[in-house]
Amino acid sequence: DQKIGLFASMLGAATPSERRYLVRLATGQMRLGAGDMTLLDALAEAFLGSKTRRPPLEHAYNISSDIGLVARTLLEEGVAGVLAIPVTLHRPIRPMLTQRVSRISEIPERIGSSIIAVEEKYDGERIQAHKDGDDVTLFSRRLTDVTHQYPDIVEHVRQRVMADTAILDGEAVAFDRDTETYHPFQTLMRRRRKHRIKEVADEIPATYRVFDLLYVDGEPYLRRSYPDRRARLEAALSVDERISSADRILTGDLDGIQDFYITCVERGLEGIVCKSCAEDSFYRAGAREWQWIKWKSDYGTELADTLDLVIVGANAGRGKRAGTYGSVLCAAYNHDEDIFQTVCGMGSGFSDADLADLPRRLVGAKADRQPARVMVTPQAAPDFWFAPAQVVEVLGLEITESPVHTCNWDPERRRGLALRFPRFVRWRDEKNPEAATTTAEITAIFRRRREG
DNA sequence: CATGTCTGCCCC
DNA sequence: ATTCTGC
DNA sequence: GCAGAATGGGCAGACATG
Repeated sequence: DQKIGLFASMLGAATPSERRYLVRLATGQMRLGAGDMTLLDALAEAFLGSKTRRPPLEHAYNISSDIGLVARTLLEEGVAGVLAIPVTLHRPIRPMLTQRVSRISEIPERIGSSIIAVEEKYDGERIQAHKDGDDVTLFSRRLTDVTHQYPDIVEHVRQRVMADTAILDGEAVAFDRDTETYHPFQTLMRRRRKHRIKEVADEIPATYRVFDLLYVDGEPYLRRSYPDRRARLEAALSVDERISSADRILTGDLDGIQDFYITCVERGLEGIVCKSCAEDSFYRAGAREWQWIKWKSDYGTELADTLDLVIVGANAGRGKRAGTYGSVLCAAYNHDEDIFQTVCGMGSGFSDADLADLPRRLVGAKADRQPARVMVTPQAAPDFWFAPAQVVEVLGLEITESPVHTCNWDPERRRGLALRFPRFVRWRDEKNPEAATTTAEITAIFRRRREG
């Protein structure tokens, strides 16, 4: 009510045009895209005459993650001052990101190194740890301070990193000692909370799998080769069950990559990350380049589980999708009960032409209310309903348990199954809705992966 | 007070 | 996260 | 190829409802 009152008085005092922006601000509909890189361009343009002079600013930003610092330093000390901005403890470095390929055989072609390191890829949370004596700070992938979230990792870094100062890059995962398997990502996310952090940390201990070293004993390591950084990392880590370097192999060819990938998948991991071992395999803060290439099972469509799902609803598009649908609600066929149960929404993978065509394609199936044979939880209820008619091929990474989607719904646990990272592949116009993937098939896929 | 639903976002 | 598009 | 903007699942916690 306080919010409402305040907002009402603001709206009352505003001009019509201001009102529009106030509403957009409040509802998160602001569509002015100015990312960090655009701001750096603007800084270069304003103070150095041209945006071609962005690189030194960008470098300082990549190692400081503080665009305000870069701007202030540029104003007060010029480019020389910006160039002198050092890697600093408790100031996060923008994480190096991975490239992707659509065929695994592209990896050796693109990586530019005869020796390739292949690391396990974990389905957890990216964590950058800064150790400054006993003072440890943890940063998430988007560089927010998550130190309080992982008291266990803080303790491990404090005790088992054998260097006075260090910056580590790695992944927090939930590893189950008893079953020797990793918990799903969802389990780790239960630790993303405000209350009862300690209790849940005991219940779901985090393991820190470290794969890089960016700074040690007062020295930045960004411009050392990956093999050197890795060797120094291993020397600095006093490994135990809750902190260790990422498992990996070194190989020279595609077969080696494929073999290791298969063993990773068999062990329930998400995939692999291949890393160049070349002389110039530096840590490229903030960059997504070909020194690091990831491979997951859904990248090559042949290996992936593709589902044929029925469209039962759609949501209104926003922003550049205003005027068409932004996503569609997809369901599987429950043969036993002769109903359709939802598995995912889907708004990715459509070209602009596909999107523009969506209303025409769906108009014939439009329904006033939720069709009788469609089962949806309130949280998944769409803006528009459709009678089951259109069948679409959907690609996703994996099946997860879901409180939102009704596929194979368990009324006791109030949970169904959902598809993670769904995207549009193509229409299956030749299929009837009853020929869609069944909820039983999806359940079988889920069990096969969960139980090995 | 218990339960249902919605929102924000340290995540992927 | 994935994907598409304008530059 | 980059940068931006669409979109997904899902969690805890806030808020609404009865």
